[in-house]
Amino acid sequence: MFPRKRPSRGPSGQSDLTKPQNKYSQTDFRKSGEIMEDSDLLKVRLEKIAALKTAGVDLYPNDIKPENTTAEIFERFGETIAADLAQLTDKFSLAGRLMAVRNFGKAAFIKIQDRKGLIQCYVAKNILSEQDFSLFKKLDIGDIVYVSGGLFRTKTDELTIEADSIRLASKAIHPLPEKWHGLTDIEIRYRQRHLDLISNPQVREIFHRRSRIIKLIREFMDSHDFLEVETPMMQPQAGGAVARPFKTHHNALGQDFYLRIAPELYLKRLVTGGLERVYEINRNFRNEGISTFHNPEFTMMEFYLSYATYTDLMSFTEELFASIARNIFNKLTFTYQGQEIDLTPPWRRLSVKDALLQIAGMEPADLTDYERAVAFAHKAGCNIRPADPLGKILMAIFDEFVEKKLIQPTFVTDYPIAVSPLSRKSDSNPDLVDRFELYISGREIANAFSELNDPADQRERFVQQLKEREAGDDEAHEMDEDYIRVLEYGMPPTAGEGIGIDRLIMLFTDSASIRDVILFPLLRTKQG
RNA sequence: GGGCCGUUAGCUCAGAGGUAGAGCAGCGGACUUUUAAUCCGUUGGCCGCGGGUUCAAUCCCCGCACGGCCCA
Repeated sequence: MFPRKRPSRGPSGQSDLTKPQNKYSQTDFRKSGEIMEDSDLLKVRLEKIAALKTAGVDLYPNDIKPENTTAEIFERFGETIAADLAQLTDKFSLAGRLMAVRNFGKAAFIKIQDRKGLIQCYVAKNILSEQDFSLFKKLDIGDIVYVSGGLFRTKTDELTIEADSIRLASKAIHPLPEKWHGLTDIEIRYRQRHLDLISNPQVREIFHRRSRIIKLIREFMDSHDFLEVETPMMQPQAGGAVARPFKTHHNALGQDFYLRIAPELYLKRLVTGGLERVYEINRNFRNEGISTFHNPEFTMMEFYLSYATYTDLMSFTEELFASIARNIFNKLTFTYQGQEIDLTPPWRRLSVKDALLQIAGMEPADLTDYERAVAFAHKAGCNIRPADPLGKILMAIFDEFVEKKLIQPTFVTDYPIAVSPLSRKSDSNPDLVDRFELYISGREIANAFSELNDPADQRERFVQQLKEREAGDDEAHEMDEDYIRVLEYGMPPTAGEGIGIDRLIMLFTDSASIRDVILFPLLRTKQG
């Protein structure tokens, strides 16, 4: 829209000036500094603005001080009957976006939307000053306005402000989306989130709830004596998870860095440093595809609890989720995308082995015989590499068959060591680790394990990862000597967990796409 | 990365190989208790972009861009 494209060139390569100029071409060359726009709607607005300026109206004043909000007014007077309101002499003032105008010539009903909601105001010629009323007549839907006045109830019993003054607080140049259908074009909603927030109240509600849930999580962690910390997003080596990183460059240092794929290794340094209970709620970046469940930058909470095991974290997690559900829904059941989810503890616990036998339909021999497992995976169309170890093959089958079946909250346990380079080896079976992943509604939402704090074992795991990297797995973990050295100072026995915050918010807001719970999801930049 | 679908007025959507339609918004007019206010009149379109087929393409074909869903 801004500014208009030059006329296209003909095959001769010359600017095609012989054809009749289109009727907009004059507007292409308006002097710089003015808004260049083709639409007649815009032209009308710009003319109105000129008229307001001539009339001495400040389009962008800096002294607007509303003393009330819509929510406050409804809280105090939402139940007050008309007769009692008539006795009330209190005055109120608020500011917000002009969302609707129902005009009767010498009076009008308008709707003003502030951060809390929407309220009706009555604007009448015999109440307002002449100056204010003529200003009102020039306002557009979409302008930010300030009104003050008392309260009354209309014939239809709607709580309404009777405006005794009205001011322009900020002028809108562009028209708003349609009042009834709102804005539904998904691309515009994500790219111009301000319009989405203005015209779709349920979108505001989602982000209010998101903020509330994150506050609840912080309160929960703080009440368990955790320390909230922030660790580097720019890391010389991207560790702590199995994923491809984004790369960036620091000019002054002349060095490449990676955007973190997880805060894990840094948080465990803090645990080694004696902080014992730490958590971080922040962004991670993974250079992978985009889908309804994946945004390249996403929010995760990671926390580490010393002198605890992964089984301790199961009940901890149950408690955390239950406390959120109680706060949001007042109960432990809710509907997600048409499915009833029940968070009542204790949740199902299912080993990977049992899941593969019971849900994927594998035979016991398939779980231990490499060739049989590979054959099963191929038959199922799983995406595996020739050099993949047995553990990886099994998890590929798990992803294919089991994940989507785990609707009610389920702790999947006993993960193969091959896919868990940072987890403590199980005391009962050296091929497995002390780890769980939490699945709800068919999706991984948390991942936890007893942390590997034996530096020698950690070194072996990294060496194994390097082999897989050489075999073509570019997501395999890199050797991190620095981190091993940290462990050599002695890290207390600790359990750690990561919870995907965006996915958790999806659950608690019944959102189908992760982009509906992220204000500005990553989109390809539009060309031209 | 692959498959399918979408892109028409500021917004929400119809449409059809032959001069582009509605509702809302806008503009002009009437109207002092409306609730998507109503009534009369009216402006507004490179039909995503680039090729091709055709007497004629917004429509059919090919490519591209962006988005959505599914798959990897």
